[in-house]
Amino acid sequence: MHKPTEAELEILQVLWKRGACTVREVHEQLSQQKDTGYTTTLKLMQMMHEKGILKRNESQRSHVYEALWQEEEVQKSLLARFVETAFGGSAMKLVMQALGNSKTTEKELKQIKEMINQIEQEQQKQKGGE
Amino acid sequence: MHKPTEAELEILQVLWKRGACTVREVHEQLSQQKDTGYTTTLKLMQMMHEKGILKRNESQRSHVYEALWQEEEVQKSLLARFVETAFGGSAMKLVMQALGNSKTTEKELKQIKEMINQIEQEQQKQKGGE
DNA sequence: ACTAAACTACGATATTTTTCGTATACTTAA
DNA sequence: TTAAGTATACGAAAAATATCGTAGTTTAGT
Repeated sequence: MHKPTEAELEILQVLWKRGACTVREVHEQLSQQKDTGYTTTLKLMQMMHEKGILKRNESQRSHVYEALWQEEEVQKSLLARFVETAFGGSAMKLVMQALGNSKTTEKELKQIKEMINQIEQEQQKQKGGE
Repeated sequence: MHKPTEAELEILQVLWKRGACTVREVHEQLSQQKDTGYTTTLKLMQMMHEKGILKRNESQRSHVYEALWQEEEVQKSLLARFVETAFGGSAMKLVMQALGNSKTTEKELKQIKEMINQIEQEQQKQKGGE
């Protein structure tokens, strides 16, 4: 899979959140966050379609676009790259920073702890099996 | 602070890791990871100097460069942006994915748990004080 | 039927980022 | 003192991204 550009990622975000959309709908969203022209969004989405990032339904006059690249997959791939380039490969450092800088709720912290416990259990099992 | 480009970030990584370096030294490192010419690295570092990302000592014929932008600060700012663009603002999601995808050692997991405990304590205190 | 509004297609331009060739100067060793 | 090696400076090209104007179509309202 290829890395989406920043502009492409913004569009993907909208489509992930709202599901299939027309260019108009996506543009409506984007123009709330940044100053951009309709045809710019259009062109971007057309290019993304060409590249196979989006599929489109042309049965209506206003074509309807949908993300072909799935949210979690893209995130996973971007994250791997990001850990590498920004954190010199240390996922640990990244996690610590993320926890430190963001206001995470108690519930969320609990969830994370639970996840860690699970991972630890997996690792124990692994150990036993060796 | 401005966002460093990918190429700039690669150079910063080297300087963060090894401290002050000549262009030659940085290039030596980079050329191990990717195919690139010496003058490319030189030009990048000159531009970074102009931009105020690096400082340089010209007392030697081979100028010695050092990062002015500090590792943690840059990471913090990149991370904030990344959470926004790639994870729709959810640091929690990012942390979970990072933990899930990376092989973190037991010790590291413990450290993370400790950090979470600390954060929880802070939150408790906060609560009491209100 | 006519006009205004809304779409797509597409070429062209602008901007940003990366890459590199060449000129020139300094250093060292033979 | 000359040649080879290693530096910097710098302009310019290449590549990657992003932006937009314009033309031509379709749709909907009057």
